[in-house]
Amino acid sequence: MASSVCFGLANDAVMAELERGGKLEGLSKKEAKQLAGSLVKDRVPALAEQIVGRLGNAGFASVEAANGYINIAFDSNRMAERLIGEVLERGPEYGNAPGIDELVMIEHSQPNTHKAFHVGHLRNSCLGVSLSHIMKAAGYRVQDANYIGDIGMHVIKCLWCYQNFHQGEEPADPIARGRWLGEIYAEADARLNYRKDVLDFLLLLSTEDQQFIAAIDRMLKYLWREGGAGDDVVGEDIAYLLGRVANAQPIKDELLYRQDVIPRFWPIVGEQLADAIDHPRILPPVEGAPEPTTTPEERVAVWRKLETHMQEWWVPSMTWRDDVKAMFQLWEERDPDFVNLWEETREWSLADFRRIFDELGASFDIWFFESQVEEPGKQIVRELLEREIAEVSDGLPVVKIDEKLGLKTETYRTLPILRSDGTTLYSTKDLALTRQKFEEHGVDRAIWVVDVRQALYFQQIFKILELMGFEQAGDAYHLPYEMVRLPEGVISSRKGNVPVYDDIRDAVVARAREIIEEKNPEMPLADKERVSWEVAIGSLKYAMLARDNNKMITFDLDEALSFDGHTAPYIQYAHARACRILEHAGVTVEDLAGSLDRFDLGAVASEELSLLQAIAALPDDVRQAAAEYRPLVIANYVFDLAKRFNDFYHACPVLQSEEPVRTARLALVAATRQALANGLGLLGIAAPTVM
RNA sequence: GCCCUCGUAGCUCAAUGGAUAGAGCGCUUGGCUUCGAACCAAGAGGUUGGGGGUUCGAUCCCCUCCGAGGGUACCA
Repeated sequence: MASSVCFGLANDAVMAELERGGKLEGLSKKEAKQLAGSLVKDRVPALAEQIVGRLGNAGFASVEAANGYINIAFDSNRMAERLIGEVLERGPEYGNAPGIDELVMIEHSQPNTHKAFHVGHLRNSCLGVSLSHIMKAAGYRVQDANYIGDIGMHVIKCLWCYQNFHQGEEPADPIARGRWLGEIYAEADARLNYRKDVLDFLLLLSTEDQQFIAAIDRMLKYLWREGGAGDDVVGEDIAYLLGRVANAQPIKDELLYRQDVIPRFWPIVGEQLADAIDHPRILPPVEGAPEPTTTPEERVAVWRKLETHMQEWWVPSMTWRDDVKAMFQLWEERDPDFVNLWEETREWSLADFRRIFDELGASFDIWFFESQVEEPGKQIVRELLEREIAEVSDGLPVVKIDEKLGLKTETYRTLPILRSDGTTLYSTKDLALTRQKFEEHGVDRAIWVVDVRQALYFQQIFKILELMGFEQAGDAYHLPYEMVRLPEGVISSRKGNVPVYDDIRDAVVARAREIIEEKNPEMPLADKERVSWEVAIGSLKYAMLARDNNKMITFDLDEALSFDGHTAPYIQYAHARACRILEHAGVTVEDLAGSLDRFDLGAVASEELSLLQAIAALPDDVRQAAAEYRPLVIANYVFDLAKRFNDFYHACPVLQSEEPVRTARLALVAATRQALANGLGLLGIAAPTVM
């Protein structure tokens, strides 16, 4: 234990002396401080010495001054005896705080049905699961809530794509259907964005590819000769394209007379792009033109990707967005056939999610579904309109929050609470759900584990409820966390680079299995299966938790596959080693607890002291982690503890040492094992006894 | 424009007002006949983005500038 009070005392003493001596007269405040500052530095060590001299040992094992600090040491053996006694007695409860009569609901994991569960969802679930354990350890009563996005535009898009292009193609294996549905959604997204992608690409070419601009005139003349000569309508379209590209302006597809102009233009664009690579020409730089953001090779790659669907998609895609909107109306009318389809496919995704949550150790007391809060949400909108908190602006109900609060600077802005066609938004549903949490579930505090991009949104929701006079809005907290990225950039279904959870898990489990095969080939088969799973999932979880909430995580599969260093397996390994030592000794925890009245480590080694201090820190760290909603505190704790344990067993032989040290060290090992298991448990990570 | 977050060793990250700013990865060197080497030891590596302020004391709090990312009315 160290104390830094000397600095403050020295400062007071120096200032008092200076004043008494009249040395401060005529000096500005700043000069006085500087003078005092220079004297304080020299004074502190002497003062510390003085205090130590006066204090003597004062009942402590030792009291000494160092660098102006007073270091107080307890009798290590007595402290160790008490600490280890507490750990062994409380067992899995060690570290927990006394109960508090407060019910906290933690909403996390919110995946959307009809979409893939990916590495971004993984961070959310890991955070939610761990926070739930930590809050329980800190004494709160906790309810875990899930909130499934089972309706909304994404569902409609997916079902539209399924019904029009893939009906009857679903895999026979029921457990593969959720994932397959996710792929259908991705295709729906690609189809619905296809026109925009094509036109954006042409705009990109016309802004940064000098050769393309130079060739555009020639290309369009060729197009004219090939198919359009004598057709005035095509001629107009060609003139339009020429004008837009030459001036680097966006092309508007609705202004084209003939929808097949783009598909006919497309192969010529491809030839031109290929030609630009084969015969690069240096064109004079254009004044003020921005540096190209893409290489010719990248441009060809994009062209090829779009080319695969050009003939099939371009013309029909004209009406797709309207088709999707029409389908949304089927939902609004609760069209029986549509509802049947929705229920069936929804269940495919839910089956997938239940399996994944089971793998992740996420259990929920309550499952909320977006589809269930649409009606209560609409009711709240009506109420808000009646009470004139909301108003209709640009054809849809919104709440102008700043205006209602009388704020002059823009802070909460305006939130739409219903679409102009009467269909619900995320906000419609969250208003209802928030009220339900407090009123129907009687919680005292509600926490939302949702990514940071929705920070403003949640402030808006909570403020609107406050405007309604809903007092408990003050007990609603959004816990924001940063995104998961990939080494090559953001995760984006548009780019098709979404790492799906199942794939990552398979890779990591396989790697864990490989290492066990290598290190521990004689392990029984069932153990190999279980342990490789525990290590793999633990490793993934630790990577998600050992980073502060407000820091981006760059997910690198190669790193995830490495189990060395600052990882869960390092900590799990320390735990397994501790278990093995106890197993060799053939003693039970009860034996060791009973031996504590004769506890004697002899001369306590620095590694032992350091380990004891780490074990003792758990209750404080639990408090801090809960107060700050930061599992990172516990992730740091277990790593630090494992590290100190490694130091300990390399420096201090346990089984070979003489009594009474042997038994005392065994008790220390048992306490370490317990603290490691408890810490890992708070993170939702398994503590295998063998690896 | 306005608001939020981040900037620490080559890379990925800790440390939130106190002692000489710590780990991991990577690099160099050493340690398995020993309670399990998924480990340990040693070495190299820092003007904590720049500047100012508050404080006895600042990576941490405040101001400002630079750089990166995100949000900002009918996506969720």
